[in-house]
Amino acid sequence: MKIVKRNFDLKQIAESGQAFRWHTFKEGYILIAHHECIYIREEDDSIIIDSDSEHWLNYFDLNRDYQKIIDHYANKDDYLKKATDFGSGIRVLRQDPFEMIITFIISANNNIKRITESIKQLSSRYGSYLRSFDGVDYYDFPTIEQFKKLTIEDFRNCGVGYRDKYLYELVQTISIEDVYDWQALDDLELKAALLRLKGVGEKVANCILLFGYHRVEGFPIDTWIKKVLLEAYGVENNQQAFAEDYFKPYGGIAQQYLFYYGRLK
DNA sequence: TACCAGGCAACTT
DNA sequence: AAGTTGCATGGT
Repeated sequence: MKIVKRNFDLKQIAESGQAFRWHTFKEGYILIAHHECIYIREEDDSIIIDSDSEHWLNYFDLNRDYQKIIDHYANKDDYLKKATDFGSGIRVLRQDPFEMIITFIISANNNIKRITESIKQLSSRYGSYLRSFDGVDYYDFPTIEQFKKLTIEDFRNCGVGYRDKYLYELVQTISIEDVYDWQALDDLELKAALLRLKGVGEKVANCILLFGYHRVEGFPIDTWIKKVLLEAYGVENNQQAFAEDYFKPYGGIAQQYLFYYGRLK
């Protein structure tokens, strides 16, 4: 499958901190999503995906006009202008809600490298084998049924630290139907449901809302974004309230530009 | 050696 | 309701 590039840059997406299952490979990336493992690369002005599954179009959020969003923010202030220019190829991926819940519980007070390693461990030990590239095996993210067989120690041995008990309790107490049924809830109800989970607070809930349910109104504030709000906007107190108002109506997407620019510029 | 990383739960005031 | 503290672990 071949897709013409429009606000679509693999490197930017890979480094924007939303996908933890992308691996650099040859001139492109191997990535795992929707129970499929594929090789993807750029060629001239196109993206080449070695799969014909239509769900990749949805995964990359190709129906959304990102240039329109960039234009909206680029006109707002100078910092946003630079950030949207720097990350103009970012897209907010439509990832699996269950995977995002697990992933962002692990992310709390953690760093991206170790989050990635933990998820790799969980998948290779407990997920289903998908395929191999150059002799390296790749595994699916475990299903909730596969997770239910783990002990707290099993989680701990994948490097998730003290979050082991949150993950154990999560997979023992929810059903996958819950996770998908929540898609029918409005933003506030969905956020409330997420906040009831142990290990999920304001920031993690906003990440799950954005990356797992594609609710773009929320604005996740982490340590990087805190610095951006302070240094670029002079806002130190009530950052959440400021950001949710100032960066609407696509706060989550604006946040991705700010995160990517603030972290890598 | 302290401090930090896509913060949170539990506890205190 | 608001503020404080401990937390697994690897990197710097």
